[in-house]
This record gives sequence, structure tokens and C-alpha cells, in this order.
Amino acid sequence: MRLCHRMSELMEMLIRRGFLWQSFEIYGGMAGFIDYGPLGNGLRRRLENLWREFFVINERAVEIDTPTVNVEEVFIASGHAESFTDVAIECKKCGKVFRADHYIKEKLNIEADCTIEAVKEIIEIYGLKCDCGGEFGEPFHFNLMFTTSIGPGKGKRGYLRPETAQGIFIAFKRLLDYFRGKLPFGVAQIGRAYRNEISPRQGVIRLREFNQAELEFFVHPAEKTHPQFKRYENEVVRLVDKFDNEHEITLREAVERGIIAHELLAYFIGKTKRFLIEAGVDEKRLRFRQHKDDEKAHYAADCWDAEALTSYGWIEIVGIADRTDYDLKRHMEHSGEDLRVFVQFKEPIKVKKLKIVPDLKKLGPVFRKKAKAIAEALERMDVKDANVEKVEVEVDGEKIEVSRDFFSIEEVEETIQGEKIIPHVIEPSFGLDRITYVILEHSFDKDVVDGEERKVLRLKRWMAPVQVAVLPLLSKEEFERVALEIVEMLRNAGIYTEYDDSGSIGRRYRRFDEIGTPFCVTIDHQTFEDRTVTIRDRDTTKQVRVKIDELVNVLKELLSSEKDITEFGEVFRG
RNA sequence: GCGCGGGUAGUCUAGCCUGGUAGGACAACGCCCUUCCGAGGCGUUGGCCCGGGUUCAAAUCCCGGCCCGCGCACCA
Repeated sequence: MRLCHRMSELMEMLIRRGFLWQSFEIYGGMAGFIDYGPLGNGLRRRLENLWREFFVINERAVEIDTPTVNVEEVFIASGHAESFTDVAIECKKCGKVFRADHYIKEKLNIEADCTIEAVKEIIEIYGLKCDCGGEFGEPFHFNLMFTTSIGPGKGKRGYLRPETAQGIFIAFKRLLDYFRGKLPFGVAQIGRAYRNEISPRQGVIRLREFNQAELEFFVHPAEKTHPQFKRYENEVVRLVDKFDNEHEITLREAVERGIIAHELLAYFIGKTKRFLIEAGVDEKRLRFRQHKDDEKAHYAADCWDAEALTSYGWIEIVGIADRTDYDLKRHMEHSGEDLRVFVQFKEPIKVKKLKIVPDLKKLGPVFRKKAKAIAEALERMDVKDANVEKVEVEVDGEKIEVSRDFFSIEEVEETIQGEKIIPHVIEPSFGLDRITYVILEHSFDKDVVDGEERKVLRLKRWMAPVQVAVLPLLSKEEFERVALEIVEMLRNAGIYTEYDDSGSIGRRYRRFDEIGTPFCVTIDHQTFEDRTVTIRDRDTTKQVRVKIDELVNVLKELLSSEKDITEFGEVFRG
């Protein structure tokens, strides 16, 4: 029913104030699903927009949107069907879980069908037991993809996508065209993905339906670099490599020392770090950890996770993987489409080559009708030896020996303009739900104001779901009228604004502190004398007086910067 | 999926052992008063996770389910 029983103060607040709720609550709830309330939804939308700025607008990248329901073929090609629909067996004694087919192959050297019945039978016939001597329980399906059927009746089998990435790979031909055939380019997608987790736990951390923001950055396999790398090369990052060694070094050094495989991965690690900090993740509670070799997904050559320290421990919030050409290759094989990219060489390559030049005058009388075909076959042939006496060609299945009399060999120079390659893809993949949660946990703070403890959510100003609250000091008609005019003015200016006239002014400040509203605008007695209002800063509780006419500009500047409020007006009260 | 512990207004909690009227705090809402950091008064709304059983009577006892937490396992 609840997202956690021993509810932390933070979770209690998030639910009470409308950041997030357990889904399907009135029907008893269902683990692994959450509703975003008004404030949580607002925060996640801000996060998505910031992500777009970093990973779409700021790159040679575009954003697309593809279906969440996919046909089966997609995941057969991607390898997900294989790694998602296994039958598993669990030891009743030691509790270890194995992939049934692997275990049977290893122990009995039998290629078992991957069905529950087949596995059950084999276990019974051979009396298969666990290494520890324990017996296996009932085999069970271990299908992390949600299945569905497309169309009426039995329909066609479909799956809810377990990652957004496949939609991009499938549309690759169109995308390559869109980018006029030139590498590198990025394609992003923000959307829902689904994994039917066996037992989702830890509240919002492991969901069955979740939000991903993924960028697939396609590059030439030999050019895993980025023109903007210098922006991040001196960024010091905290790294944990696959041998569990910790490093606190610059990205340039990490690449030079071979800790990070190449510049492009390092570039995205740096960019991810800047993005997360900009969004409100605490730098001191952020690190990048390399996947160990046995931990990597089936498609990854190298993978680094951004991890954040939370009350659940270190949790993965971003995965930055070098997926190589795995996906495009697999889709080429399964679809039969050519997904290669023609890459022109900087300088065309000139190759000296020996070439057979058929002598048609001699071929014609001897070979008659076959002469033309023989001549063509001769031209296609590779020769290495300029002095070869005779060659054999195959025409319509018939092998024909052709002696030197019928052709000459010349040395020619060929120009090769370029080659066809399968691009590699570097994929930064963001778990938006987890990042949203981490931002909330890292922003949640308590301090003391006038001897009273207060809860305050120190969100980055621009990220706050409610950016400004407008408060009439008195609940009197003339105060309220001016306040509502200001609300309208701010909303028209695109500022997320709320109005609150309920309870004492102190109580209202606390309410907005709790949900992270960075600024409160208060209409007081002086407003009626000089058309000024006060702006109060969430973090310092300081107030300054500002003319109503300047309010929009001042607030916009404050919201898009970290400037001190006292730069913008006379300090009020103090 | 296994084991242990839980589920009472929006939130926290008393009551459960020993069956009989569900009580409080905070929050929310309305009115009054007041007005610059969770003031006060009066009032209001709202609750025993679901289903079954035992019983004259179930929040309480029993069974099943769902959900939550923790440990194990799982997390391509």
C-alpha cells in the first residue's frame, strides 16, 4: 500500500505534498508502479528539458519518438528475447538461481529445450541437483519483458520495450538519410520502458514501468573522439574501475592511462557529470563505476555507470555504454537491410593493380557465343602474377581454361573513394525516475530559522516545480487583488507561479520551503504606498524590496542564475 | 520466488495479547482574530488493506490474498 513502511521523513513529505504516490492505491496497489503527483511530474519535466538542452540541442543530435509496443522480431534481433525468456531453476537449499539451459548443458552436456516441461523432465530423469547437493524447485519463467498481443484474436506477439534504444536502431536508415549520410550524429529518445521485475523493491528505485532518456551517438569505429572533449578534459571525476580501484583524476588522464577506453566515453562521462550537478545531484555523492566483465549487458564493450549515494546506498542512475556495432549488425542480419554507412576517405586511395584485358578479336572466333561472358569473367578476376600462362573461368557453371593468347595483363591504377562501415554507438542512458529521486534526496535539508526547525528542499532554482509563490500578507480584499494581478503577470511571463492566502505568513513560507519553491513574493502594507513587493529567498530567508514593474525581469534573472537576492533590491527587514 | 516483521484518517500513532463505543497529534478546509517566518479561538472533513471463516459481536482471533520493510536470490 505504501511506498515504504518505515517511511523516511523525505518519503513522507513527497507523498503528503504530491510529488509521488503509490499507483493503483485504491485497489490495493501494485509494486513497481508509481504515480507522479503534480510536483513530482513538474520536477521530472524540468529534468527532461535540461536533458534536452545538454544531449540534444547541444549536440549534433535529434530527438525522435517510437512505439513502446514492439513486434517480436525487434527483440529477437536485439538479443533481448534470448536473454529475457529463459527458464530458470532455483536450488531449494542454497537458493542459487541458474539459467536452466546453461546449467543442463554444463552438467549433462544436453541441449535442452527452453520450456518448463522439458527442463522439469530432464531434472527428473537425470536427478539433477545443485552443486551444494540441494534439490531444485519447480522451474519458472524468467521473462523480464511484458508480453502482449497485437491485433484481434491470438494476434501477433508483441513486447513492451525494455529500453527505448531499439526504436532508434530500427529507424537507423531513415535517420542516416536525415543526417545526409554523415557521421557522427546522435539520436535521442525520452520515453517509457518496461521490465517485469521479479520483485521490485526499494520504493521508487526499481520500477516495472520507468522513464528513460537515451542518446545513441553513432560514430565511425575508428573515430571515438568528440570535437568538444576539451570542455570536459580537465574535469576531475571520481572513478571506480572494474578492478575496484578508485581514482580521482581528470578525464584526459583517465583516457591517457587507459582507464576509460576512449575519448568519446570520457566526453559523455564529463557531460553527464555536468548535467547531473546542474540538475541538483550532489557532486560529493556522485561517482562513475565501470562494469566488471561479467556484469556487462550482452551488447556492451565497455560501460560506466553514474552512481549516486542515497539512503539505499550507491545506486545506478546513468549507464554510459559503448555498444559497438552490436545492435546495427544484429538488425542487419535479421532484417536483411544494409545499415552500413559509406564513408568517403579524405584522400581517395590509389591502388596499383594487375588487370586482365581480354582480346575479343581472338576470343570471338574460338568461343563464339560464350566469348562475351568469358571476357567479362576475365575482367572480374584478380591476378597476382603478371606472367601467368593460363587461367580458368567459370561461365554458366562450365569451367573453361583460357590461355595467355586470349588476354594480356596490364598494370592499372584504381582510385577507391571510401568504404562502407557499420557505425559504433556510444549510449548514455538516463534513468529519469531515479535521477528525480536522487535530486529530491540530495536537496532535502533541515535548518533552524528563528529557533524553529524547518524542512527545506534546496532544489536548483530553475528545476523547482513551483518557482514563485505569491502571498498577500493579509487576507484582505485589496491585498488579494494585487496578489492575483501579480500571479497573472508572472504566469504570463512563463514562470510557474502559485498563490496562497491560507494561514499565517510564516506558515506559508514553510510550506513553500518544503516543496523547494525558491522565491516568495509578498504583498504588504508598503505595496500600496510605492508599488513595491518583497522577494524572499528560500535558502537564506532574506528579503528584498522590488518594484512590481521590475518583478518579472528580476525573478527571471534570479531563476536562471545563482545570484544573490540582495543584488536586486534594498534589503527588507534583514 | 523463499524467510522474518508489518498494514488503523493526508501523515504519524494509541487500541490488538485479554473480541463489545476506534482515541490523540500534526496536516487540510471554513469562519473569527492577527500579520514577515509552522501564533490563537470556534467549527468541519476524514480511518481499521482486501476477501473468507469463527462468534450474538472482529481493528482485535484463524485462513487466504494484496501491499510495504528487511535478509537471501534476481536486476539482461
